[in-house]
Amino acid sequence: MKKKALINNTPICKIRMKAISDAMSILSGKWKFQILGTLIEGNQLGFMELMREVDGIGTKMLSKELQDLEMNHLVNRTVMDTKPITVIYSITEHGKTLAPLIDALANWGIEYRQSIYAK
Amino acid sequence: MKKKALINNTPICKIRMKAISDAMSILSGKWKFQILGTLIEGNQLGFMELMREVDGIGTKMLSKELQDLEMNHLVNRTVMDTKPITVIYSITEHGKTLAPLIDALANWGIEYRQSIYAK
DNA sequence: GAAAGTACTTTCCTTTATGAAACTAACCGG
DNA sequence: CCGGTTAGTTTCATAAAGGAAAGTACTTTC
Repeated sequence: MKKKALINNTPICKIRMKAISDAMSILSGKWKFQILGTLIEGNQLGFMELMREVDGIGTKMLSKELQDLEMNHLVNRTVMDTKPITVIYSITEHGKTLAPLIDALANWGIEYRQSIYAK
Repeated sequence: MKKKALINNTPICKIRMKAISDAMSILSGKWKFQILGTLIEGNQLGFMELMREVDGIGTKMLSKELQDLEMNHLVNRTVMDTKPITVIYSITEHGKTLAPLIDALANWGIEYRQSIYAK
């Protein structure tokens, strides 16, 4: 016996929630936004350059995160035929669609920090 | 003996990177954006209502995440003096500043999903 | 007085994430 | 041949995140 056909179980917007969780499954982790943000700013960066830009990351994490991002077509990996073999990482066109999001995140972070010191 | 005063160790924007990491330290985890997104849509929600809206979350996680968000002044917690004690959660004014960010994230997630099925 | 609802907390356990350090491998300069 | 550079991988270990289930506490309803 059902109590009510419709309870106040309003799915405010399941599609939206699902989209958020989809996005975060790709962008989660401690370093993804920082790596993407760096690649959006400096378009062509080598592995060691990224290491220097992304403060505190280790080789294992950087390598793994770049693989994840490449798999999701957010980052391009190009092996250059140079003397001491170099690899160039860059954002894809698709990755660039994250630019406004990352800007918003960075700006929010800056404002948040200021609001703490302002008190 | 220094090789060069300045190597091509360009700190593209350390402040920006730090801001991203600040923001993520508050917003990281599997559920924060979903909870905030839900509270932005449905302004006044009880604990059990949130449970129904945020698909898959358990009591422990919801409770813990709400505490975190409250601590960071993104969510208000109000105990109502009702018969079977109810608690109402809502976003703070400060939490509302995340609305554009969460919208951007949700939209990106929707477009990402579409781009996969479009192929 | 038993069942059900609200709102959690606590315990125990598993899975993921992250990290430090060492190691491979190829090449160049001296 | 030694040391330095690039670009990683592998191993070992720990820390953080997440989840299932049960317990607490109070109240209303049947």
